[in-house]
Amino acid sequence: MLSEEVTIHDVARTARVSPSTVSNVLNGRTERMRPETSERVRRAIKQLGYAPNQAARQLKTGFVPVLGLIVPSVANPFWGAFARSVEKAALAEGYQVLLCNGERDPEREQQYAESLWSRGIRGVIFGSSPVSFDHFLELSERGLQVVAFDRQAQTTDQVGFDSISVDNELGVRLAVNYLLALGHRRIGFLSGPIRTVNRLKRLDGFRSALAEADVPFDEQLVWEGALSSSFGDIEGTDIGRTAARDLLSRPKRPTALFAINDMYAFGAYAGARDLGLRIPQDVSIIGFDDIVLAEIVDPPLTTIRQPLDSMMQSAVRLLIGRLEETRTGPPEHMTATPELIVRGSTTRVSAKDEQ
Amino acid sequence: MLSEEVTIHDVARTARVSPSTVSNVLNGRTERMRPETSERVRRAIKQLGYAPNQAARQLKTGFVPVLGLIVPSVANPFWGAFARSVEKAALAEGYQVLLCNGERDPEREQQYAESLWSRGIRGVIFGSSPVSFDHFLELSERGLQVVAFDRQAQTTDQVGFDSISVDNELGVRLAVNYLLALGHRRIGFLSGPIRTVNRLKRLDGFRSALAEADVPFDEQLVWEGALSSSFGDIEGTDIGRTAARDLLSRPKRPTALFAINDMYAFGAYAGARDLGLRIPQDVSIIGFDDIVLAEIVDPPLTTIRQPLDSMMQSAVRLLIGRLEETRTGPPEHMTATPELIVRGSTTRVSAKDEQ
DNA sequence: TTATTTTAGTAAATCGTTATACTAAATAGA
DNA sequence: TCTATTTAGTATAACGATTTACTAAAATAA
Repeated sequence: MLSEEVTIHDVARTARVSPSTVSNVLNGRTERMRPETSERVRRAIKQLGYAPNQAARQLKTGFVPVLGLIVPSVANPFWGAFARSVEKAALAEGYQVLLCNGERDPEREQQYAESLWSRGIRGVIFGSSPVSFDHFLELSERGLQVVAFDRQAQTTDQVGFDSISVDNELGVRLAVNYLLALGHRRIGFLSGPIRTVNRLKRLDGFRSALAEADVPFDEQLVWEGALSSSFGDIEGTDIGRTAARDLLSRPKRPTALFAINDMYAFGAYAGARDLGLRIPQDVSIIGFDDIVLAEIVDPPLTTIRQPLDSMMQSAVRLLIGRLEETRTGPPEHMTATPELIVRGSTTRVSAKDEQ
Repeated sequence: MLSEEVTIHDVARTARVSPSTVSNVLNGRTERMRPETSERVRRAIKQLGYAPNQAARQLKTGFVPVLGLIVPSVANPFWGAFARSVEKAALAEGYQVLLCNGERDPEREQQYAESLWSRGIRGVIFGSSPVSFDHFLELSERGLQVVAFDRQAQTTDQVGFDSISVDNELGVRLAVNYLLALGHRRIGFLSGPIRTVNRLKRLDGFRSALAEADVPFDEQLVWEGALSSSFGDIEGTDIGRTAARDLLSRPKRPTALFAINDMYAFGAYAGARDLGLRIPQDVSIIGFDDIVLAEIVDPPLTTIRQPLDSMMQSAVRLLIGRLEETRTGPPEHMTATPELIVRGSTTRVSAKDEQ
């Protein structure tokens, strides 16, 4: 069954040239030979079904056209779509993607990063936004390039890396302004633990949008989630459900909820329903991300869209620029513009709820 | 920035031994040396932060602990969860996973397979179930091992491969029997084009369950989807929506819909709502797969669960068995048992609808 | 005609690891 | 004491590609 592997020598023999010539054809140096020679080589390649051994090539050149991708888990629809965007962008640049589900576990992430490194992979897109990047310090010093998603570098970071995120503050302001325009005054902020820069920014946006409209900020309405924080595959929906149940059973319940991502928003749907509340008549809910399912759920979710495809295109190009050293200099942060997508989960505050 | 790579020679020099000895330590042949020697080597490895160059190792041994995974797109939540299961199982066996989003495009799939092959990857889990596997014929003859999901080998196949699937017929019978027990008699079968074995089996299950209950089978109620079949990332929801709208606007509309997967079922939710129908009061909907979101949507989806984690564990073990040649012999087909998960999207047929 | 340049290639070293076959030193056996 | 065996390693040749430096033959120039 296992026929022997076809090597460059076999091709050379068939085409009656030296392996060097085959290699030259393979690498586009055909100006060094007569057209008929390169044609002969190409025919031999096709005839034998030859494909270069990438390990050998990599060993010699030190280069692998593969990027690492570390996300919490592709079982989460957001990260699935994210991974797809990254792969699409990488492929367009001639790179493949090695997927790692880091589960937000720094140790796992580090093991993955080391494994990537020893595979010769020198660039990784980092999906989640951990508090610290210190577990990448050593590899980073060795030359690992990372582009972080939704985590701007901070002054306390020991590791320098590029990053990209949507304008989080703006995104939340878009959401809150819209809710305010619908007459909502008591708006819940539904989040997991706010320990990351992006979440902090979102909370900032929340506060400033309220402040500008002279609506008092009620700290009680900021739900920061369980500190236990076991992030599973369904990351979000549980938290969202619990949070919504909690916030919406307060004596003076909020008339609208801003959920920090769509999965939380779906959870909030379930939480609201648990209490017999209708969406959007009894409570408006707005999400963040605009995952595919936002359009499908009932009611379709009003949310803030992150333009993932274009963001990942930028991220991948930035990363490849670093790898190929066409881009140098200090870490950069790129910002994309979020967009409000109005669907059916939000409506004017009802008369009786109006204060 | 780019410090030179640490090689086995650096470790050898630091530990004052030969590279062979370092290699021996690396590969567990420590019985060939004094404990203090291996200890010295281990210290040097740690001190220098050495990790073996996998390309070199692979070139020498011909072995890579990586499996290929080809799915339509991880942006689809089902395939995201699927990929996660595969990765979990592979990791447990010491393998990593290289992810390929084939988009159900045979050409893309083939390119991916060739790329995997030239990376030295000799085993792939194949997620979707195309009509033909012939585009893998050449690689298969060379020794590529594939385990197909949800696609039993057929007599017309030129390529032999192992496969695993849930008992599709049983799954649908579970669903239909449950609907029958709730009094439904006009049940829609909502599917994309039925060109694959698994879908055929599901239709068989549908028919036989009806037959056993002496309920006439109405071909009009089998919706086979658009033949255009452009499978996008959201694969399913559109089709489900269109299908449900179509089936439910018939003069004598079905009182229940069986959707061939959960994404279609979600689409059907939307389609039913488009017509102002309530789920489950006006129409019961039942899905297949039990993806995470099935629990979250409103109403929570009654569905047939595929035990993905355990199935992928079997698939991965089977594949590795082939690769390591501990398992030989003709292609095998493994079958897992589906389970009915009752949630809120199904209810007794209403009095007025009862025939 | 002879010298020079161009054309069309090729030989050989190398990338970092592994594994086979070897060996020097230490120990055991007679 | 001398040989046989064990211990504790090591030298070296691959693995399959790439690439630099080389060369023979042909074409051009003087």
